[in-house]
Amino acid sequence: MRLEQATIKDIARELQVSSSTVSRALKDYPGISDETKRKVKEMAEKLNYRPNAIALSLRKSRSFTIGVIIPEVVHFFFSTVISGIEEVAFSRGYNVILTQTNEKLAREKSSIDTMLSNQIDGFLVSYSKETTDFQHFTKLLNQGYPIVFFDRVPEISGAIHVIVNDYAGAYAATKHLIQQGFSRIVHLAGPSNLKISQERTRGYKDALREFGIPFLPELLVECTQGSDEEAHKIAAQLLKSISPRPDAFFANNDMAAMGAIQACKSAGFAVPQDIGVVGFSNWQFCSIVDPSLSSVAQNGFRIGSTATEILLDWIEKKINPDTIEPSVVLETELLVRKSSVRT
Amino acid sequence: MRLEQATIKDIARELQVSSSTVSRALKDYPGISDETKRKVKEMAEKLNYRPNAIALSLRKSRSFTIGVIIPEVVHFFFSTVISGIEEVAFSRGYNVILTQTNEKLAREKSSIDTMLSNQIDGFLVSYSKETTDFQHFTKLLNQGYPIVFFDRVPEISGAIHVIVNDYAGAYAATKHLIQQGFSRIVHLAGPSNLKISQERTRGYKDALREFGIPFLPELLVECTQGSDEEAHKIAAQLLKSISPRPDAFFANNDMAAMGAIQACKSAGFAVPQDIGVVGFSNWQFCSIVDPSLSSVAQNGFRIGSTATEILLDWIEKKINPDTIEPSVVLETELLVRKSSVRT
DNA sequence: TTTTTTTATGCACACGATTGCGGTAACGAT
DNA sequence: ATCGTTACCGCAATCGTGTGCATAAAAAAA
Repeated sequence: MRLEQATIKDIARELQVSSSTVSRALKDYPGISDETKRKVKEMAEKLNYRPNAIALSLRKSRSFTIGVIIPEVVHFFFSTVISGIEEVAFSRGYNVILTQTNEKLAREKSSIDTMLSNQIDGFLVSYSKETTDFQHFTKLLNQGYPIVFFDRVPEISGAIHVIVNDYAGAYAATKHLIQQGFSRIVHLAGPSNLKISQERTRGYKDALREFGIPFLPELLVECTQGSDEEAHKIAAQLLKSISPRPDAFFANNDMAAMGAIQACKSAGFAVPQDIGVVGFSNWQFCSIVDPSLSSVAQNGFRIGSTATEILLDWIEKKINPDTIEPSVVLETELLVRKSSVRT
Repeated sequence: MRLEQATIKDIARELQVSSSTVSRALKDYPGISDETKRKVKEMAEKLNYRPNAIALSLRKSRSFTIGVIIPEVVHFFFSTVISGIEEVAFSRGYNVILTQTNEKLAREKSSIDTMLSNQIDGFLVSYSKETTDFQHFTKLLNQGYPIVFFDRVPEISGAIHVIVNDYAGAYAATKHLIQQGFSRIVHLAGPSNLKISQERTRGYKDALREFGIPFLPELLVECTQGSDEEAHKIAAQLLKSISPRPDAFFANNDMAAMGAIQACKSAGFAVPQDIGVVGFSNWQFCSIVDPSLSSVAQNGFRIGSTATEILLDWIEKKINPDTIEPSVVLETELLVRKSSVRT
């Protein structure tokens, strides 16, 4: 049987005072004698008193807990974001409750529901691929519920976003490939309904235009899954069907980039001598694969931490969501490694 | 301003009945007329009533929330475990609150404290590297608090463990290397205070003995960090200082294995022709690197899901921790890829 | 000594939901 | 007319904490 936790009442009974006195003594309220404060604190120590956060939440209608809703945990990028979230939340005294939607809208909604009934103070959300209607978010926002979106952000008013500069990252990557002498650059794009994919594609196109390289529609392929197998297949196909053959790949994510590299090797091409490759996200393995993979780094930890800072400031009313800049854009950084540098 | 959530009292007021009646009607208690039940439910729907989980927790001293304490989120293995945990918890109606200790004992303790004050129903723990004293866990266990340990498990009574068969995995990996003709096999071991590291080392030694290969202490090196840089350095050092040179590496984790491979390449050796390498964990990148990395797979998702099932059964008193087998051992699987197969 | 001020503490209620116990009305049976 | 039964429902306490208000005791001022 579980040992009962000591409560304020227990302390009060032991000391023959009222529970209000104990409550005030513990919080160093004025109007309580130093003598009583001392005794109360001693007894609290002795009974190993721990305030009941649940009772507090009920009283204050605040839970000091924030809800995180993401598509999936097993994903390098998201796990770094979580890490950043957890770090800031912990240091500011908040709990983090986590749900993954597995890209399902239904689960997204149901998670929100249970979190709401748990009196969550605010949400950090990266929505699922299935989500195209944002009513369940706008309703909450209109009620004044704090929600900060990151990475995948909806175009609705009242929301605050934390994103990375996908456009600039893609632009830099493409420009880099061009400057390395590659000109028939394939873009393995992400799902076109996500804004991040659109932005990356835009950066790719703009870089081409800037350097006077014609944009060829057949070199822009959408990888809906983003897996290495999918990219492998697509890249292999492109390499043999298009003539003259592509000489570089700029992938929407690192997994896809790795698939493309494999396809190149199987087809007998050397990376980076024959074909240059750049990925996106800068996953852990980028530096340890051979050839090491050039990639656009998006600092997941910083995305998580700044999103959380903003959310908590909002919750604690240190900022007013209506007056601050609704989008925080973090810079990306192109990390040039071997896969894209001609020797 | 946040719109107030409708409460039972609101429904009661609207319908001119008592809140007890509303409560009972919503839960289909006997002794409430069908007529009232209907009206109450309609009104609940209309007011968009959502039960206040916090109030419920306070009343029942149960929160339907479990706490997860892990060393770090940004780790392929742990993220898969989290995924398994979250999946089961969600399907059984529990919330998951997450903390990472960053391998710090102090943080482990403080996390436990805040979770306790949040009336957590039970814990899932993989403790930090700093943790050598388990008082903070035994105290809770003695109070009847449910804790299920996974991956890193302490040797204390009353605890339930979910682990993988590290010994068998390490044995299989070593045996495989031997059968491929490698005989001077280095083991890049993990921190020796963790049982998992000890088990893996034991499997390594036993396999050597089994096949009549003498165990050489200089081929057993502890990698405390487990990073690729560390392993790189150590492997490079070994390759030039030991004669005859090592011809294989069995690493405690995949990162270290990759570090070893890099060291081999830099030193002018080919993997797997000159030197064979096997890792542990089967991280995502194993199949996409070149050469693809042989590794011992430990199914993180299953570890997470079974640990959670057990914990919830314990919480709901479907099982008695004193009578069931205290250790659940999941099997590992050696995935042979190119890095260890001589051609 | 009386009045005022200060100091220290307790009472009672609130937060939202649950539940044991008791009450009331209606109805039938005696 | 009285009693018993049944069907419905409300009162009030409870979980642990915080807080406005009242109050008692002590100290200070008059």
